[in-house]
Amino acid sequence: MAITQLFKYFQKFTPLHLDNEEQILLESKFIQRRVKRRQMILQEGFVCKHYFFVAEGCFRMYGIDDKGYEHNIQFAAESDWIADIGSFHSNKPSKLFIEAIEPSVILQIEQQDLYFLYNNIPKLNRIFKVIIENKYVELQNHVLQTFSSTAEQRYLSFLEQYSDLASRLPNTQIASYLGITPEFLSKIRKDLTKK
Amino acid sequence: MAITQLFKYFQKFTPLHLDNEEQILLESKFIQRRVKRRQMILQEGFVCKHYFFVAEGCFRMYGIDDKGYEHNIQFAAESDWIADIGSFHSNKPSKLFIEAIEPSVILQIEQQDLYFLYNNIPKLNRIFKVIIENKYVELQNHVLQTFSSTAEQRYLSFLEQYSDLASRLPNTQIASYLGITPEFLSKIRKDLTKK
DNA sequence: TAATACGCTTAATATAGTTTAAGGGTAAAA
DNA sequence: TTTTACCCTTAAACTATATTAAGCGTATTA
Repeated sequence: MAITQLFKYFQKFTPLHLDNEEQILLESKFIQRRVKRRQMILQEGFVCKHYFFVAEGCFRMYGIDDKGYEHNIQFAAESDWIADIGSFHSNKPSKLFIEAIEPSVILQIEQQDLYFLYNNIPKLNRIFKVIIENKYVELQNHVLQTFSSTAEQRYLSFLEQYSDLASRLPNTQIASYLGITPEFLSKIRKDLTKK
Repeated sequence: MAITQLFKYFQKFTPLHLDNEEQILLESKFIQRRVKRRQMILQEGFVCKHYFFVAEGCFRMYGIDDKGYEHNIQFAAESDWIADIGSFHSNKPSKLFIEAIEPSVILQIEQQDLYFLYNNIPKLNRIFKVIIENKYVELQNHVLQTFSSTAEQRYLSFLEQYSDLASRLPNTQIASYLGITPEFLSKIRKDLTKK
């Protein structure tokens, strides 16, 4: 069951263990859902109504530029969270898409329910503070990488830092995350084999 | 006094008002500090020991690439927070610099003291969760901007979104934030006057 | 007040990465 | 099983942006 995976995930946040009563409350607010490959769980123009916990599979979050090109800004695999936090809290339409790259299972929670949990299980505030801090650090590192090195160096760091993801993702998706075209990534890979 | 500014800032987080006792506790943990223009409050290689609340003035956070070029990733002016969150929580050396762009006044708090406050004023967890959510959204928008448009469009959006900052910052700093050279920003500005 | 550093601009040359187009291989769908 | 869609590659032409270098004005600092 996906919900036990979520409990295990929260258990990592020692010393903030959830008691039985709290777990039951949690379970009542999360809904489990199966998502097909390529299925969208968020589309541009819609408000992001849920926080998603990935129990199985893999997702990407991306935006589309004026020319119609997609730009990945985040991946999320097992035991990771994904949502357009800005849209979720402001209730404004999102500019982003979230799409399953693999057949997946998620646990989703609605805004009102999450707020209810924040009020009734105060330690969740701390847990989610840490979750978002980690997301922030990840994003900041990505920004630093983008600025501070060539596409080849960025590709190599990606392989290192996300070796598990790298082997699951098509190169097209990696290129989009690195901010380059698939063609150029292909060239980089060719040049690397020569070295 | 800078501390009253911090209280006012926290008051915005209704319905999470701090009572008198909590304010006294808060005040005892924050240290006020005057910072000169160009002075660093964080340098690469050092652990980020503090969270900084900017009461007056303006800061930039930047990294340096292999070629020695600086890349701004964040500005913080009055009533904003700045810190290398990753280094602060992990106690690992930072890869970043934080420097005053103007003569400034800050309130700083140490890691242990902040953790003490998190434990003794639980609602602070929620307040800082929201603070970091906002930081995350800002950074994500920056990433989206970077990917999704030409340097000229990014410059125009920056002027719109941060009109107050834009008038205070030298163009060199804006260029560094936009991920372009000062020379190229100069060209963009020239081209824009022609239109 | 003089000296220096800083910020802005211009322009010529250089390059990392894009665009377009075409072909081949393999997995999904019919 | 056949067809279609997707993914990866190659290469030539192209473009947005970097690099280098030089000059000018105005804040800082000595």
